[in-house]
Amino acid sequence: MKTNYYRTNNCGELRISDVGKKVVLSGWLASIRKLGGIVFCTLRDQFGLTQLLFEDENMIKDMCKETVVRIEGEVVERSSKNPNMPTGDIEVKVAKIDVLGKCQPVLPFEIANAPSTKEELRLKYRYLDLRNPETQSYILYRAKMLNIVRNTMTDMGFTEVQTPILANSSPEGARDFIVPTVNAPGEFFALPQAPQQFKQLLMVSGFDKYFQIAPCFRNEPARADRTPGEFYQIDMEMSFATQEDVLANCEEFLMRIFKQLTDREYSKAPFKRIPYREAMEKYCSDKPDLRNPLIVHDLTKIFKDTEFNAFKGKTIKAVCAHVGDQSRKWYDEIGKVIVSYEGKGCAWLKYIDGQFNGSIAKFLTENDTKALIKEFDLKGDESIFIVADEEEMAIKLANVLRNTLGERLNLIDKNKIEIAWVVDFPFFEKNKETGAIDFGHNPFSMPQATIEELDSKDPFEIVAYQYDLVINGHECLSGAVRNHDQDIMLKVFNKVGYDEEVVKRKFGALYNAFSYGAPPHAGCAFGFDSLLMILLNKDLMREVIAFPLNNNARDLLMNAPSKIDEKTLRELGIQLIKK
RNA sequence: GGCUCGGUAGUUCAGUUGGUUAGAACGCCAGCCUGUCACGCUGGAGGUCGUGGGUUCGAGCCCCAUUCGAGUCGCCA
Repeated sequence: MKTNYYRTNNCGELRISDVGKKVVLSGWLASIRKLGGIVFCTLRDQFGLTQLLFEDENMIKDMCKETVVRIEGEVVERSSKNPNMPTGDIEVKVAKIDVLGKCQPVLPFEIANAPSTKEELRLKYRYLDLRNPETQSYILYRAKMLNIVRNTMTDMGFTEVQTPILANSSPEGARDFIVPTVNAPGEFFALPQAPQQFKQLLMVSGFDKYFQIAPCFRNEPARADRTPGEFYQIDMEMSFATQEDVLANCEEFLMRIFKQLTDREYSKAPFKRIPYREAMEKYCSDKPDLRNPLIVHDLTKIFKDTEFNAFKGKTIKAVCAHVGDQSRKWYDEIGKVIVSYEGKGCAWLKYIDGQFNGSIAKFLTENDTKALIKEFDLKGDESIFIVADEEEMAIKLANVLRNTLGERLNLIDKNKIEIAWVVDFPFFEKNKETGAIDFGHNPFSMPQATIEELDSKDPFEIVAYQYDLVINGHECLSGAVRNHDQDIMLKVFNKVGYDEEVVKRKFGALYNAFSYGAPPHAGCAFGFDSLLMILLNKDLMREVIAFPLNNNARDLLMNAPSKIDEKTLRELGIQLIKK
């Protein structure tokens, strides 16, 4: 640390070898312990805690906790050391103390208890919340990760390019944040949901490998694992690259950053690859938590001719698990979870001593019993949980069931980081209402089909060069080989009923650019905040963001969003509608 | 927009069937205390029970409305 007027050392670095030194420290008074005559304080800064010794109580007479002070003193060896503190062998005998920043005696909450304080209050006084070393450590870790990501990407030959924040509304996906401008009253910028079109244009420009730690904006509400408003992606794109190249680059990148960022156990590259269809079959999810060993079984065939009304004509999914001794109430609780996801309920069977007990045991025929034993390879002491519904709902409920059982039976090792690719997403999907062909996920990804096959094949069998990376059940990356071929692009848009005019109108710049020689290219984007959450083993994304918005997308500290005055509105040509 | 849970001292919470003066811990203030480290001990202050109505002899508790917060569904390729 560079010595200046305020300090010769920080609060985390003095050791027994420094005894005898005259030092100057500055920081916050974290605790004050008056023993009668002498006083012990701990002084805190970003780097740690150092104990101060005052031999005269009057020296800190009118100071309370969280006052910012500068002290001069001498490092001395403690007569009673504290092995729990890095600086616990020494203390600083204070000769002089100056107040640099006064503090009110009663804080909205105690700094030491910040993590257990109501979130509303923490966010309103986020600057106090962040004084807590634990809270602060997440932001420091974030800074470290930012740095490692930049260095690693650069080292791997990627060029960092900044793309516009004031951009154009994108016709697909989430709602945009709209930005008015005095330069064009009545017209609007939109904040980018992702730099998708810009990075593809960079490929057309001849940049070989691009990356950016890109701010992205989506005008959508929050979830525990999704902040409202803004978030960051590690966005990347490569020219002359196939899916294999992107996957290999991502694997190398992740291995390099994980090595530097965590000591926990994580999947090593190459990661398991799960085709989308297989993921939906085995886990009923395109982002399965692979720490959970449970597998979903389809029992629709087994119960094809059942007389049990709740199963008749339904898609039936089931999960089998060792439950151990649990009360009837425990089983009912699982049903309640299913109901909370708008399911009808959850049937259950317990197989013990060669026979089934449980909520639907009396409806089982002899054939059902045999088929179930075979399907699950039952040995005894297993429980089967069954949901039945229309196909889409049954799949959703089976996923809930798998997650709920995994959680409640403690089958998930929270310390592990399980990584897998989900690949081969369907290119088209059936529109729920009309049954017509619709784009599956991303209309700009390349179908795994030639232009001829696009006509000859069953469209719902065609998959895309599109891939997600799933870590512990979070979708942490999404990417694709892009469609850079105008003919194929027109063809796929034709399949869903759009002509060239629509393509030009919606994606004019990109479509036009592809007529001037576009290289084959592919890429992806990592969710930076999601990765960070996983590395820190946190469930709440707000924890890893310095100044997060709350659940309702409001900034409680700065009180944003807020009203603006008439004059500004007039300049922008905006008239507010009274609701 | 729907559903679930919640709002009681500065903070975290308890509060029985609706019944006397609404409690605890931490924090704060005062006093005592020369080796504490979440110091300890003694005493004290601190409350419009989110807000507005209602039921009742009587409401923190029951009912209605409203507001704020968290979670979740819809939504987010």
